[in-house]
Amino acid sequence: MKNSSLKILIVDDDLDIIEILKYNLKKSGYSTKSANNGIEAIKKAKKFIPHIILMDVMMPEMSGIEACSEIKQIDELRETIIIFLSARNEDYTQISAYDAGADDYISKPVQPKILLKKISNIAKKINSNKNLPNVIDLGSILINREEYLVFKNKNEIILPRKEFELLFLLASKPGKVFTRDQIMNKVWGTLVVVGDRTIDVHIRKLREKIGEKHIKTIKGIGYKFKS
Amino acid sequence: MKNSSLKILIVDDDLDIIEILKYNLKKSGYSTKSANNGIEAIKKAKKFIPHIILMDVMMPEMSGIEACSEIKQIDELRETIIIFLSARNEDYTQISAYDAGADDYISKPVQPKILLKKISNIAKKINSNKNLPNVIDLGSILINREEYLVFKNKNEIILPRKEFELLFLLASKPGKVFTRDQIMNKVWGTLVVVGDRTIDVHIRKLREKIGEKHIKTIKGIGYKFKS
DNA sequence: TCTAATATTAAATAATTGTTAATATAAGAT
DNA sequence: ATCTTATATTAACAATTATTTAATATTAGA
Repeated sequence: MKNSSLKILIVDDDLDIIEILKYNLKKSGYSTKSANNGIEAIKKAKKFIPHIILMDVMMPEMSGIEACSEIKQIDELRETIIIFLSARNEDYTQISAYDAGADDYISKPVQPKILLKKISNIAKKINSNKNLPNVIDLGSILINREEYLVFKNKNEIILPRKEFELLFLLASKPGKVFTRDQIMNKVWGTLVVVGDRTIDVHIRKLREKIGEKHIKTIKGIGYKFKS
Repeated sequence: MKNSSLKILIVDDDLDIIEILKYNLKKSGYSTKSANNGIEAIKKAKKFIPHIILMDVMMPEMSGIEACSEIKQIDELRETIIIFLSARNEDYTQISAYDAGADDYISKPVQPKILLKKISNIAKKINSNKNLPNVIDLGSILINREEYLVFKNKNEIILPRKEFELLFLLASKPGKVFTRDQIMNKVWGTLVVVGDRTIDVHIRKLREKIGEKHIKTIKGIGYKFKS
């Protein structure tokens, strides 16, 4: 999901504030719509189905808090993040906002940088919900960290822990040369001290199992993986 | 989940603040632990596996922001909500907190009512996330959490609690390897301390009852379920 | 060609898991 | 509450598997 597909509804009766927010959000690539009071907010939210609503509290017709309550009842909008932006800073107002289902409450004046950072974090979370599985797919070799499995041309190979970690490290950046020190630190950690030949032996076992050609020795430096 | 099982780690170098927060949180029924700096925070978080961490920014030894970065790298703590409580209010501090993975940033002085409201909202969300299905159907194995029953090819098997929980966990993601730590945390919880062979024995009993082939050992890592 | 680095193998050591039986604990029935 | 039975945990040891070492061979590059 690109930024531009993150939809944000801005709700405020002060048109200047809408303009400022819109400017900043568009500059960051978000797609925006706006409304001027609670009733309009509900109507537009139903159509727009925004990911985030930035809303003032005090507005004519219907307050932001009432609108928030209603919006959170609507099935398609239950997941929508509602952030209040308000000059009213008394704790009871904030609490009733949270009671109405608000996700955050920011006091005006809003610091745009912080608002944008919060929004980008929300964007990240929304995107990461499409969580990528922990797999490395290099054509003939497929490594699945979650299931701790390696497939070589569809054949399942079971590797002992160290061998697996070593392969996973090398295969995480095919072509990149990993020095012996790097391998030592990543696979064995900085605490254990083991001899120099240990890496070699594990490389040998790996080569036996996944094929000689995949791991290349760079003499004097280290090893690299070639798919 | 009762409030009392929502675990909160408080991190601050000011012991008075820890006391005040602890008092308020305990009164609301949460279970708390505390740490006085970032390093301690990481150590305690690993053991306690809190749902929420309330953390100061400026602390000796290691700042809250550094600690936050590290904590968010740890598998079991990735989902933990980290809320900063800080007197430092400059935008760049807030932004680096959010960059480090913070979920919220509250300026001191903290208004306890608002903090408690935020926490209760998080608690609500965590509880509602437990919408895992109550029935897992893997063909030959069918697990019904509601009735606490397991069927193996239509034959009813009655499992004791721990065995059931263990099977339910493994079967909730067939193929995924669960580490011993994960199993410990999910089935036994973070509070009890039981011996090293306890998991093995339960695995043995499960294998006896549902068949050897369904649970596979990944030596050095953990176990996984295969339907 | 010479040398240092890496490869190879087997054997030793270490680490992890499996198993059984004994004991403790908890839950349910009386 | 007490007793009874089912469940959970521990402990001791066995079995398995992984890792490292050590001895020696081979190789690549100066």
